[in-house]
This record gives sequence, structure tokens and C-alpha cells, in this order.
Amino acid sequence: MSGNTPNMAKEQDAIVHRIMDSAEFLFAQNGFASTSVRDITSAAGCNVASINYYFGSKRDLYERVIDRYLENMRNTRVEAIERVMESDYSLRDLLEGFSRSFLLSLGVTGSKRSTMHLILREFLDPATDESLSERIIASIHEIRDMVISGIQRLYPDADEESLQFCFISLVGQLRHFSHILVERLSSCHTLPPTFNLDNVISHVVEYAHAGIIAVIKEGSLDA
Amino acid sequence: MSGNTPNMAKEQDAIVHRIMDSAEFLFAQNGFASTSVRDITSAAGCNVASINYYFGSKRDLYERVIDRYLENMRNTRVEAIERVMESDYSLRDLLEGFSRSFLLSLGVTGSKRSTMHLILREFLDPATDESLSERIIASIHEIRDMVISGIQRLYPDADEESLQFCFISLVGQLRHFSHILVERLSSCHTLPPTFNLDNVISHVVEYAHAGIIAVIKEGSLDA
DNA sequence: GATTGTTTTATACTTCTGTTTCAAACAAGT
DNA sequence: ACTTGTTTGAAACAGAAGTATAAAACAATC
Repeated sequence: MSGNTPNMAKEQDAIVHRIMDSAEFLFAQNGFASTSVRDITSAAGCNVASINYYFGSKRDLYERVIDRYLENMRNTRVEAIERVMESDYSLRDLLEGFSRSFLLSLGVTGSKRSTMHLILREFLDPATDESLSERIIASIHEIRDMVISGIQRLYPDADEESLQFCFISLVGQLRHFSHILVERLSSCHTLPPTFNLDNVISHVVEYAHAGIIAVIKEGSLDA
Repeated sequence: MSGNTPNMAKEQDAIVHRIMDSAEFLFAQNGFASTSVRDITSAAGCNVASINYYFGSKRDLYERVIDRYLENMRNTRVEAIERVMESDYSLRDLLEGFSRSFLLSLGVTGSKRSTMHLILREFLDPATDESLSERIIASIHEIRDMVISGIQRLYPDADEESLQFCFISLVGQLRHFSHILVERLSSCHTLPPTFNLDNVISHVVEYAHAGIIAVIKEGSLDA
């Protein structure tokens, strides 16, 4: 009575978490359509019915998984940017802090393959509820605005639109590098031995720093 | 009899092409697993059995579609790079020629949604025959080596490894921009009105040019 | 210990998947 | 006209998909 006892709640949470963990892994690995509820439940060690019992449907489970991941990603990045900006910083500091948090929150270091694929896949398949894509984009824009205002504090004359372009370039670099970093183990990429996280970050910082400075100096695009 | 008469071959080609076109569109739109053979055949206006009759299986059809796309992509890019390099050129010329061909070959201008998604999806789902991923990567490496040797001709002292990093950055930029350009119509991105193909290219060229020069000057990563 | 509400199981259901079958339609050669 | 090889069509197949159900197992209260 009187709702859930602590014990019951804990047990229930355990299985819910197990399902979400298995689902996150399998969705990232094989995609939504190619992952069956039976795959998930057998990985989580429970019955097929559990997914519909706890989450309502396969798609609802998927959305909860994405939301949880998005939340973690957002927090990691916001913290990293705030940590840089709370004291004196240079453009390189900002780029480095953002880049590192970006690559880490994408699960580049983990042994398991590519949690980031969850989001990439979701971008490719807006077939799901529209609000999910919007939540992802909102999350991205929040970070974008933080980074851009961080740059503007250093270069107050920088054109807002130019900085938006620069941010897209930066994220593109990071996405592509993280993609390659993640695939490195399993795939046939023949990469130089110096291809590790630290070298990637220092390259991205150097390249992006020069690019941003150049674009800022260039001025507005319309000119 | 004695093989196919010209007429028969033409008819057969017609339906084979219709199936491949429909398949390319639907695979790019919804992914391999989420596209049924009935979707494809009804879009192509033929019977379900035709796919197995002409292609053997759904997966074989998929591979033929990817191969055809890859072939076109490769040719577009190789031509563009050769056109730049056959006369005097600057780094900016090379970057612009490559960037434009990259975005065009990804179908950024077409009204239909994102043929490039085919390749992005295939990258995310190496579930298919391994040789397919290898063919894609080989195609990418061919272009990469062309671009890098184009840069080295201008800057003979540039470190090979650094240039590989730069190429990844450049492709990352382009991929991300093309992704956003393609999604723009259908999606909720609130983008500045100046976000068109030409402005994107001139931004990418400016940003990448500065980045590459900076990285080249910096020298080897190990130093 | 019986009752109550919740969780888990096994299983059934319906729909949809890729593929196959086999007969009809067709085009072309003799 | 008849035969031959090829292409198309409608239907059928086996299997897998997501979901629903109903009974069993469970924990906790009275």
C-alpha cells in the first residue's frame, strides 16, 4: 500500500534501467528499425512484454532513451563551457574545452561502439515524432549560443552570422573526427598512429582558431 | 532469340532503372530496413517479384544502388579536381573546386531529399557486406589523395600527416553544411537568409584556407 | 493465511516482411 | 502456327515483427 516501498521502486528501476541500457546500445549499434523488442529484452534478460508494460511501446522506449542521452550530452557540454568561461580565457581555451566535451559526450573514449550514432541516426530518420527532432535541435542551439557568446565576449565586433557559420564548421569537424575515432577499432581505416584524442583536439583547435580569426577579420558575408 | 534484341534490352533497362531510382530515393529517405520491397515496387509501378527477379534480393539491389551512386560521386569529384589542377591554381581554387563538387555530388541542389543520406546511412550500418564499406572508403581515399597531392604541389614542405588531418576537417565541414543545407527545406532549422550554396562555399574556403595554412606552418604534430 | 496490487511469464494474435511459386502474357525465330 | 526463352502478375509461403492477454508469481498488509 501507500505507493511503492523503497525496495519495489529499486527493483523496478533496475529492470527499467537494464532495458534502457540494452536499448541504447542496440539502437546505436543497429538502428531503430533493425532492433527488435525481442533483441532488447533478451539482452536485458527479461520478458518481451516488459517493454510494453514499462514504456508503452517500442517507440516510447526509444524516445526515453534519446532523451536521457540528450540530457547527459547537454550537461557535459554546458559544464565544460561554463568552466572555461568562469575565469579569463582565450579563444583557444574555449575551443579546446568545447571540443573535448563534445568528443567525450559522444562516447569517443568508451570501448563500446558509438553511442553518438543514436543521434546521427535520429537525424537521418525524422520519421519519429517531430518533437523529438526539435528537442535535439533546441539542445544544439543552446550550446551553439553559449559558444558564440563566448567568442563574442572576446571579439565584440565579430559578426553574429559569420560566427554561426563558424560554429557549423567547428561542429562538422568534430562530428567527422568523432565518427572516424569511433569507427577506428572496428573498421578498415588506415590511419596514422598519431591519430588519438589529444592530437585530434589540438588539430581541431589550431585549424578552427585560424579559421575563425580569418572569418572574423573578413567581416560580414554581404560585404 | 540469340540473346536480347535491342528492344528487349531497352524495355528491361527501363524497369531496372525505374526500380533503382525508386529504391535510391526510398533508401535515402527511410533507410534500408524501413523500406520494404513493396514500397519500392509500388513506387516503380511493377510487381513485387521483379526485385528478386532482376536483382536476386533486396540487399543486392541495395548494393547496386550504392555502387551506382558512388560511381557518379567519384566521377564528379575527380573531374572537378582535375579541372582545377590542369592549369595554374591557388589553394583557394583547389578548395573551392573540391567543395563545390562535394556539395553538388551530394545532391544538395536537388529538390528531392538527401541522396547523400544513402552514404551516411551505409556508414552507420556496416551490417551489409563488408566489401561495400571498403569500396566506399577506397573511393574516399582516392579523392583524399588527389586533394592532398594538390596541396603538396603548392606547399611542398607540408607535412603529409597534418594534411590528412586537414582533409578530415574539410570534409567534416562540408558534410555538416550539406546536411544542414539538405534538411533546410523540410526541417525546423532557423537559419539566416544568407545561408545558400555560394555563401556556404565561400565560408568553407575562407575557414579551411586559414586553417590549413596555420596547420602547415605549425609543422608536424610530434614536434 | 487470505487478500490485494503489482510484476513477470508464456503464449496468442495480427500484421508485415522478403521470397517463391506457377501460370499467364509476351516477343521472336523457325 | 508453333515453339522457345523471357518477363510479368496474383497469390501463397514461412518467418519475424510489435503488441495484447491472461494466468502465474510475487511482495506486503491486514
